[in-house]
This record gives sequence, structure tokens and C-alpha cells, in this order.
Amino acid sequence: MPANQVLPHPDLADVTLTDVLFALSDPARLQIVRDLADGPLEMAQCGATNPALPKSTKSHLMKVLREAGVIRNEPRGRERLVSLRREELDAAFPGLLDSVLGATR
Amino acid sequence: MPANQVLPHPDLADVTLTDVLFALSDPARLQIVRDLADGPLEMAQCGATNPALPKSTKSHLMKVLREAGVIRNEPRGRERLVSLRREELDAAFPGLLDSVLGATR
DNA sequence: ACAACGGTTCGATATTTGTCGAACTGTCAT
DNA sequence: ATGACAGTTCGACAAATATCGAACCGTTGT
Repeated sequence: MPANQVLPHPDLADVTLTDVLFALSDPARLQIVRDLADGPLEMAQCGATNPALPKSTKSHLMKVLREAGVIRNEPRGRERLVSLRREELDAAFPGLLDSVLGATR
Repeated sequence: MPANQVLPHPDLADVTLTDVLFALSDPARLQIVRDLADGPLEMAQCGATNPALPKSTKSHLMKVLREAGVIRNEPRGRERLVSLRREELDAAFPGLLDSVLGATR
């Protein structure tokens, strides 16, 4: 279980709306998604708001988002590049991501 | 704890986006919301898809939706009228409900 | 080579949610 | 008035999630 392994990403055709909604329904996960709204990030810089967050916990948050088809998480040297699967999400659930990211609260 | 009591409904200013997303992230609850998309329903006719569902369970589903500000649940004689808080939701989280209801899956 | 770094996985434990019967209460019809 | 009805609440138990340390493994710099 190395850190740079290629992780499985679901086809968006296989994720349900409730899967996505659930993934977004946690404040910490939603924050990550918001952080990614402006473009991909090295994983290390994501939870900058949450510096004390143990890495196993953070990794788990990423896993939930990834398995719900919300983010992409690809090895990048010894780090990982995390990004929103924006186009795919828009195609599968039109308007959803926009409304979530657009929410002021 | 009578059946026709007036239940507390939160001000939408007090519900968070994650509260709403969580409420919608369960298939049974999402189905109720979809059932309500075309207008208010007597509670008895909501889970018509789920006739075997115990009433305590159903009542609990409604409670989660109500506490998240998604539905209104008001006494109506000895029954209850359930409806979407559509306008308020639209104002608080523009586009969210539309994208959720619009999703084909 | 070797050690530090970034990140995943496993396993254990804590916390949150879900499920459902039972008890209860107001309303309606008889 | 009495009984059937609709639906909430409580309480107990089951199941799903979250949290986090520890072990582990490529990569990168030295």
C-alpha cells in the first residue's frame, strides 16, 4: 500500500446521486471540494485549514470523495495531485456542483 | 406526543448546506423529496413505493428532512400535509433543489 | 545507500445513524 | 362515548461512519 499507487476511480455512470450528495454532506469534505474549485492541488496543500488533521483521516476523506466520483487523485512523484472531476460531474448531474460551489454558506 | 402536534421547523438561515446535502443523501429520503416535487402530499400517500415501511421509520425520515429545512410537515385534521420548502430552499441555496430534482438518476 | 517525506492501508475504538416495536395522543366517524 | 386511525416519541438494538495510531512503501535528496 504505497503512497504513490494508482487508485481506482469509479465511472461516473456507476455512482448515484445519493453517493455524491453523501460525499459532499460532510463539512471537512465539502471544504476540500471548495479548495479544489480553483484548480488541482497537491494533496499536502489541501487541508491547509486543518493542519492538525492526522494524515490517515485526511486520506480517508479523500477516499470517500474519490469513491463517490467527486475527485481525482493521481500519483505525482511522491506526492499526489487532487482535482475535481468537474466535467464528468456536470455531465452526470447537471448544475449540482455549480450550486454546491456557489452556495455562500 | 400526539400525531397532530405542530412540529418545529428551522429557519433556513440556520441550516447549513451540509445539513441539506446529508438529508438528501439517503435514497429513501430522496425518494420522498421527489414524490413531493409535484406538490404537497398527505403523509400517508408519500411512501406509496414503500408500503411495508413501519410508520416509526417513516416518521423518522420525515424528521430528518424537516430538521434540515427541506420539507414542511403540518397537521391536517388527523393526518399531516407534507410539502417541499421550495422557495425558501431556492433562496438559501440557489439551484440546488433544481439540480437534485432534475437528475435523471 | 540511506534517511526523510508523502500518503495509503489496516485495525481498533468511538460516534453517529438507521430500524422498528410499543406506548401514547388528538381527530373523526359511528 | 367509544373505537379505529394517523402519526410522533421513546428506547433498545443494529449497522454504518468517523477517527487516528501504527505499519508500510515508493520517491527524492544527500
